[in-house]
Amino acid sequence: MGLQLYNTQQRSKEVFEPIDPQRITMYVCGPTVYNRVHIGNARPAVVFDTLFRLLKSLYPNVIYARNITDIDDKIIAAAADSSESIEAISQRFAAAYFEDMADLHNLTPTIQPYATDHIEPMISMVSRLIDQGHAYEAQGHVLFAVESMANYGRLSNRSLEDMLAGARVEVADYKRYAGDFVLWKPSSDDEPGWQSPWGRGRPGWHLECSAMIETHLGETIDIHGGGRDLIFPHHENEVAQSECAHGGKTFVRYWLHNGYINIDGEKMSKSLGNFKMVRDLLSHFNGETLRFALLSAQYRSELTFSSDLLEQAKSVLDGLYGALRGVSSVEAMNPDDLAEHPVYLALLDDLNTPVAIRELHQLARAMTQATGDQQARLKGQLLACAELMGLLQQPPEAWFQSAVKDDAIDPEAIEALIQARDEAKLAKDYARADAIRNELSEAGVQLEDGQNGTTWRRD
RNA sequence: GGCGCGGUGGCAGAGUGGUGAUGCAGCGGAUUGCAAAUCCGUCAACGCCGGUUCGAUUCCGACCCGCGCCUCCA
Repeated sequence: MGLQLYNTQQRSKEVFEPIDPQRITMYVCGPTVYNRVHIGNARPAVVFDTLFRLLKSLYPNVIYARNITDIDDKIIAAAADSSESIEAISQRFAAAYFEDMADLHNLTPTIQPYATDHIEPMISMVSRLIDQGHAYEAQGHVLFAVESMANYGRLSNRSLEDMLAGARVEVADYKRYAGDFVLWKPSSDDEPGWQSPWGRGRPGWHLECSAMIETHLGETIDIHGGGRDLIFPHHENEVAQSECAHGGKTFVRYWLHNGYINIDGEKMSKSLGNFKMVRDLLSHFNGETLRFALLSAQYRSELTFSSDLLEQAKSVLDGLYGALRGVSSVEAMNPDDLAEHPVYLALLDDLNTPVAIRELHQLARAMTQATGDQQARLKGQLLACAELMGLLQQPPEAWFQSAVKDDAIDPEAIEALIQARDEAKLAKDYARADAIRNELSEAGVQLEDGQNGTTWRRD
């Protein structure tokens, strides 16, 4: 069975057929770097990282681009509110983003282009759009004329009339048509800007992605991903810019959009202020727990985020790592073919991660019950399958013993107390032994007496 | 107003025209100095009302409820 993906454009699942099997192209919208990202920003990163891993297992050459938007009015505003320059702010938060994404066990994308490195192609694209009658200049702005495009609104499934009927934003007087959007806008002297045929200015929001895709991936790409809230206007406008600049040539073959993360039944968003920063969550839960929580629902579903969800994610990973710890002396046998494996089949079906996780449980159980070569084989399968989702890749002891909090008791102290408890147990002084165990428990360390002595793990 | 998504056991979350995933939590047992971990077993769900059908959680229709987009947003 091949890969099937739900295409927002068609509103149905389709078999994935690449333009060129030797060169798969995927673009995912990255962050605007004016502050730390929240867990809602992390969802597409984790989801499309999983797709990247899956694609790499299917094709020899996968190019995954995820951009950094380092020019935007929000960054300008953030700089105005602080003593930092725009460049310093965007560099600092881009670095923070890379750090957060790495902590969530995401692979580094093949390309991470910056908007400000692509001003030339942006200006070129705007010029072409003007030349072809799809854009016009007005009061220092260049606007895209949505009426010049027959299919405008196709991706988001809405007509121009419908859009304007519900419009809640005032229409600028320089627009010929209320739905026209900005390609290029003028910069005042204290705002960042670049020289252009239309004066000193800066790009509109959507232009960068079109220009970076054109530069790095080509006029038509296989997959474009992002959060559902980008369908309109961002992706709709990207389609408009790119297809009109390329003579109507298809821009994206498969549009993929992940669902929202909810808090208390409402969408998590910056405007509602109900967001959880990845960095703050990482001070209570490790990155793999966050990743698992994000993958515990199918990517198109809404995901209700709560401490309960994270506690459950941690419990599940404790269980799976516990199974791996039980076979730590067994050398994993590399599987030669996973093509028909239930985990793989689940992922091929539009990234059905809940089913894939179910199958990880089945694998873990079978592995625990097996012996000899079969156990080694199943261990290899479990590790390889989990790797497709970026899970279970650390040694079990690292999972159980790594400290999330800075003030955690250190391993030497733990070992010393374990030894003291062993001595108490030998002397049959169980009151003393239990007191030590309680002391460690209060320090967030649980003891487990096994056949080969006592092991420990953190809460 | 237009367009769209969803309501599954205490919780998370798949899926299916018939034998009703999976996990977490709970309960019972094995094990343990006692625990923990592990193993075995177990309980429990498809918003409401109609229709189609031998049979509906699944298909169709109405209704109720929740959520989202309609130019800040992952």
